[in-house]
Amino acid sequence: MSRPFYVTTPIYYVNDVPHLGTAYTTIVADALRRYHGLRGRETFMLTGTDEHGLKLEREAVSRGLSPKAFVDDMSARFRAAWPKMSVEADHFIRTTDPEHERLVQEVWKRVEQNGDLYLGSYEDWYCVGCESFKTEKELLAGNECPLHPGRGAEKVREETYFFKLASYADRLLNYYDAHPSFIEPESRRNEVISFVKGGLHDLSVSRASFSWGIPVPGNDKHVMYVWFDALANYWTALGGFGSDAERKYWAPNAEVVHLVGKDILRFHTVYWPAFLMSAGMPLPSKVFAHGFLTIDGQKMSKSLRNAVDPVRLAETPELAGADGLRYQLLRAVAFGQDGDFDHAAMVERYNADLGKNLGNLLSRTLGLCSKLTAGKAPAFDPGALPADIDRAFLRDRLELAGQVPQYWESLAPHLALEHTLRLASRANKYVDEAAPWAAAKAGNQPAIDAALGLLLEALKTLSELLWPAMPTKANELRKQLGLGPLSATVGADAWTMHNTRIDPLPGGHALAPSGALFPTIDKEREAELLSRLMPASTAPAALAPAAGGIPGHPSAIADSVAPAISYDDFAKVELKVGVVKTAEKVPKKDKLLKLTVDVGEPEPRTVIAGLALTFAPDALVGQRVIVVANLAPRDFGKGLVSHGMLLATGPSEKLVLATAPDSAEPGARLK
RNA sequence: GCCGAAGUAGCUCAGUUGGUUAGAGCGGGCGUUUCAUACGCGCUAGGUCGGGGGUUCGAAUCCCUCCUUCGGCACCA
Repeated sequence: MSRPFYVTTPIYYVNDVPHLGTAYTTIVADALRRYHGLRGRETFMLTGTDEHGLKLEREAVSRGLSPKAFVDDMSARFRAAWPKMSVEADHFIRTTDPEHERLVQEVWKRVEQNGDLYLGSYEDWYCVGCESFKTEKELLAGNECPLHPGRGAEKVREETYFFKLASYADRLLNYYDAHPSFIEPESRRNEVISFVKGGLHDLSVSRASFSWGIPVPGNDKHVMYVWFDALANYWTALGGFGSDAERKYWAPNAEVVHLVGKDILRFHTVYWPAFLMSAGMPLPSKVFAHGFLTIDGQKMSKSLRNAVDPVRLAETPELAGADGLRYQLLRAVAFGQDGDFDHAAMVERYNADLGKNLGNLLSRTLGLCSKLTAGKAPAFDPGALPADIDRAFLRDRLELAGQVPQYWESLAPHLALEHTLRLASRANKYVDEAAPWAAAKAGNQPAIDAALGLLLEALKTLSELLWPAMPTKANELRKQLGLGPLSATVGADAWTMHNTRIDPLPGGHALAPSGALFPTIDKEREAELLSRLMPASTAPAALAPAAGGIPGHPSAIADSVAPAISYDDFAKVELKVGVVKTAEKVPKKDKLLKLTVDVGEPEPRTVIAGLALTFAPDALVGQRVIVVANLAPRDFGKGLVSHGMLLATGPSEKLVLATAPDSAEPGARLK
């Protein structure tokens, strides 16, 4: 009996909406589910939404909603989006599901019983955007998180439960070593190994300062750190200890594959396995990190993300709707690497692969049948083909179809589809070689029957090979062949014989041609389509501030509210106007500049600032800047000591410096 | 700066036990067929295999070095 196959997507954080990136992961997961299902395996696909955390609590409050009402609305958008892309998950989990909350607590208790939790206190910076603590070294000047510029990280001191992650370093490394395919691609595996070898710290896994989360068992003041809650979804979704699904899919003989973006690899390959080890539960078989997509060559900024709506693409019938989107994503991007979603290339690929190659093969084959075999499948004997070209085609057909499974098995859908389309291409060549129309003039009926019989069989095979990627179109193809739709049947492998022998349509089988499967798109319609689908002018629009995001989704930045401080607290900070006198790059430090700044004192001060990614040293000389003058000196080693800090905002490579007007004298105090 | 990956035809890439004229798909160009969605088929790309040096009878493929790109880590008072 084959191994049960369980595939997951990340659960998506509901502060965002479904976009091309999340659609990509989810579509790949669905295609894998379909492939393995078609091979007769028991399959289970999971997706869902991540709905806890301080950020969501605040987002809800700022909109006058309860957290639950807010996440209900946002989660529904995800749930509604996937079926439009022909994604049929077996379960859609929400971290606010009562069952999930209950089962996470069970996992927590196991970890606790294993002695891996202890109560401590934590004082550090917390970035609401990341839902994680930051060391001071991770923050930009102004205590800004590099990933969420514009909103200060918050100083947090609170009681917290720690998970003894540090003690798991060796066990994790041993596990990676013993399971080389646990983390893929290999370069990601190396990254994780070097990260763990660098040493692990115990992990804060609870919060006591807000309440939108799962209560810690036995201590209601705490809610679980969002990652403990979120990662556990992969297991809780199956129904808990001893449930049928859990015994089938979270078992040593099951194949469990987590698809993740490379940005959350660490959580899935370090924290999650450590939690599971602690709880005495089996680990997943594989964590596969895919890359990020660019859109028409541009990084997927939030505004660009919102401009390219996967649901709209899936509802574009000219490009085969959901199937067209799926094909483009699965075929164009080497899974595991970064890829580009190029609208023009999508149309080109649609025309070339689907229209001219595959679709046309169907048209010409059915056309020949209606003319030469009365619209029915001919009877012929595959074991006694009349000509060399027929036997050569049969041999290639067996070989090509036989190559496809290995690529699906190894998580390489782009290669699986490449080889699938190669069969269509080979069949087109065979039509020309066999030239049934010429055989008809010569009155050679056996040649006609063999050729058309082989071609119909190839099309039938293609429908099966394509179904994981394009279920709707594959079934339409089958309908034209007079065949019923495919569906996965446990225990019945639809592909078993593809590489050894063929199973032709029976002689006399009625065909049902019904027009072009993939109508090609001519130049004018292509231009119209692209202007409709592509985000309005990438360049100028991108310069416009992305403030506000899409309607109804106020940007997180605008809603960030730090706790109030007293005037006395503020007065402790001495802000002064300074003039940059000199600036030079600090050798071997990418971000650091060594500045001397006149703050009205006899000697200019030395300030080390992380500005080098944005500013050339010369560009800063003469600038009137705002200096935090009474910050404790900081030693960078090698004689570099910083006596102050410059105020700035933005990500490291796009900083905006806080400056003062020329009328402000160096040394003037700001208040 | 440290660690890792990569730099091959216009584009996306394949190509490591070193060995004949360096490959595929797409796009482009030329030719051709007519069953077909003006679609197919055939031919065609003359690319310093990032630069330089070395080992070898012989290197895209091994060694050294440099450059560039992309990740991860460090650096941001």
